[in-house]
Amino acid sequence: MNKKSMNLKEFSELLGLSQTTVSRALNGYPEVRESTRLKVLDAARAHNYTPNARAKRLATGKAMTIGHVLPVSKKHEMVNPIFADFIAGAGEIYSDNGFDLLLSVVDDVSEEASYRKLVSRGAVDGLIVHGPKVNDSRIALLRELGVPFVVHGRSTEIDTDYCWVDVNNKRAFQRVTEFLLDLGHRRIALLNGLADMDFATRRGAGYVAALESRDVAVDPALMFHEEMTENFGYETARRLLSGDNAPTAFVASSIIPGIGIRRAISDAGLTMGRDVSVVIHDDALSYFSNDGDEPAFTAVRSSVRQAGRHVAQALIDRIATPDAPVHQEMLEAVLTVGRSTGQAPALRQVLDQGK
Amino acid sequence: MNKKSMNLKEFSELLGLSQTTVSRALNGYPEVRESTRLKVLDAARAHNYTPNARAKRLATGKAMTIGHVLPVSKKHEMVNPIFADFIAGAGEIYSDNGFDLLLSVVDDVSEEASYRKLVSRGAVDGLIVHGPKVNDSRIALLRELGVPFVVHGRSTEIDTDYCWVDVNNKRAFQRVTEFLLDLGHRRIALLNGLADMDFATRRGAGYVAALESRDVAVDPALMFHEEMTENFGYETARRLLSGDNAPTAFVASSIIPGIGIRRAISDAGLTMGRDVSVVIHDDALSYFSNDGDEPAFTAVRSSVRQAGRHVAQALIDRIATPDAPVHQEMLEAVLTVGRSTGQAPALRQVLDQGK
DNA sequence: TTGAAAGCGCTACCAT
DNA sequence: ATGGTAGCGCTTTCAA
Repeated sequence: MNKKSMNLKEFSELLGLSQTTVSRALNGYPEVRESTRLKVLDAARAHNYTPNARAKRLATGKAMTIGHVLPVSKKHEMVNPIFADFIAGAGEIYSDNGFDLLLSVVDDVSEEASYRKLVSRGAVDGLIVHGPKVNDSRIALLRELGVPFVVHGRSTEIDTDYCWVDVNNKRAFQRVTEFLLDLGHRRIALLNGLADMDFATRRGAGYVAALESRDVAVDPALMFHEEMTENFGYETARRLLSGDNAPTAFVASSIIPGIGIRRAISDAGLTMGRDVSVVIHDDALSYFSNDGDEPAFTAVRSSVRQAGRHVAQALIDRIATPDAPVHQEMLEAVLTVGRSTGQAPALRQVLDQGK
Repeated sequence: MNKKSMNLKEFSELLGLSQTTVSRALNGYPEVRESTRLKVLDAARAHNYTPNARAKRLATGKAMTIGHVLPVSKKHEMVNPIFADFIAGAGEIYSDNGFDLLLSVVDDVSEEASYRKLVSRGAVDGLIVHGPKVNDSRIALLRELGVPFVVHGRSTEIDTDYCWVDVNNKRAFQRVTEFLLDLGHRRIALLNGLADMDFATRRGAGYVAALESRDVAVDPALMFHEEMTENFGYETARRLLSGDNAPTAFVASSIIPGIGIRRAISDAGLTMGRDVSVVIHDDALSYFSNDGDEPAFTAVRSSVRQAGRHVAQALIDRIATPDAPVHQEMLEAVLTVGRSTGQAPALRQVLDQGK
């Protein structure tokens, strides 16, 4: 049953050609007569011959593989859903360029060791860095290892040059906050990611900038930096809503605490979009959870997928041309807003103009 | 900068041992003196020597890699969030067993070709089949290719033996529907996945079984089989809620249409958990969206991750022992219910007993 | 335009 | 318990 596939030696003998010529024909070298190439290509299809990837990788010294490291915590059984979309976008680009995608799932404590091993084993030609911290040690590590890499996001306190692709988190959060201020909100809670995460810092800066520009006092009691779990959203919102001087609006850094916030609002007998405004932001996107015009959740994720494409392309380019100028790209944050507020079109307009 | 790592030849010369002995020591062969092994292991650590994976794979004829194919549609920019958790769970097991995870992202039309190529290139030792249809052609294909594989889910109309790991979708949906019936609901809408998906068929069967066992007529106008998009949930719920004889409860097959349903309910000026009950089911789990007792969303995903572990382990076992008896495992569906209905504890009890 | 043959870095068989 | 060496299946000089 297990039909052992044929190898180059057998295949070339079958054609009455040398392995060299067949290899050349298959790999698009120019010095092969066109008629020969066609013959080889046809025969390959007919006999279902595919060069063995393992041999190819050894011979060329390239893995033709990009590594993504996904650190998971034993404690929090939770993966950011954003990850799936990002990977999907990146994977599209890899497929188009003949690269494989190696996904390494590791305990978050052994992340650095994982990068090290991936490189020294020669399993990958390049790596993607996910979720950079404000000062991320992985950047120095990968530089030291001499492996091409691209960061999805940035690491603000690192001052060496490195490739990154990021969205304008600060501006996105500034706009969202301004929008809520325009609606008349004065007490706006911010449920942000951990303070050492770069994206969280930038988002927080946008939130603060918006408040300050309108002379609204920044209340530290409304700003939270925690791991983005559902419970974080639920407990925080519940506490705030049942206390004095409750906020009238929430901005959440991810859909996961956002779900918790929704529960808390519902539990409090309040109605979202009427009694309380909620904006949930996920990489590259903000939206109102009760949007009526378009599928907000879908839009979020589609946008993340696009980011994945950009990052992957940047890395492939870097692998092909190691000495190319450092790639640093800023993606515009896409914002989708709902009509339930009655003012969404205005924001949309503002954003389009802001483009 | 790019320190080209040393190879076995150099490393063994450095030690004054043969490549053979070093290789044996590194790979745990018994015929090496323990003192020699320690010496080798220490030196490897000291000189940072890691055997080249590309050479190893060629020499052993094994890829030590498991393939997951993720078909994405160009039309629907959406990946089921479940996928990330499943992958995370599987990846844990792979890491523990020295396997790499190769994720192949392909356009959904070229899915079969992707499996074919992965195998004939020799890039993987085994494959996971995601999202099986009622009669899935991939099972015959992989059998023909002679590659070990495990299906996450089942393919009901296939009667040959193959490995699968599935949750009890029928029972889960039957229970959920019974629960809503117990609450007094008589018009319960079911927003299910596409009719050719195996999980959707089983879930539909559970829903129908519950209604029939209580002598509640099954209304075809309340059953929907579509792709699980946010818009599907939104438009369907909106239409139903604004029409005559609107349902008082919804059961959704995935969180994605579930988000749409929530929007529609909110838009209609209704409150979830009070005016309308909603149960959203995702692989292996059901929950009420306004659960107050525990983080439902997190529980869903944690459960999916567990499924990923089971599937991965089954495949690894199969690769190690191809002639082992066919692995077929049924995971119990975990159900989480919220207190907002006031009757959740009763259901929880029922479920616990049902175990 | 084609071919012969030397690697790529490791494993595993056969000796010792 | 250790070593020599022939592959694994391909790419890539170097020759013709």
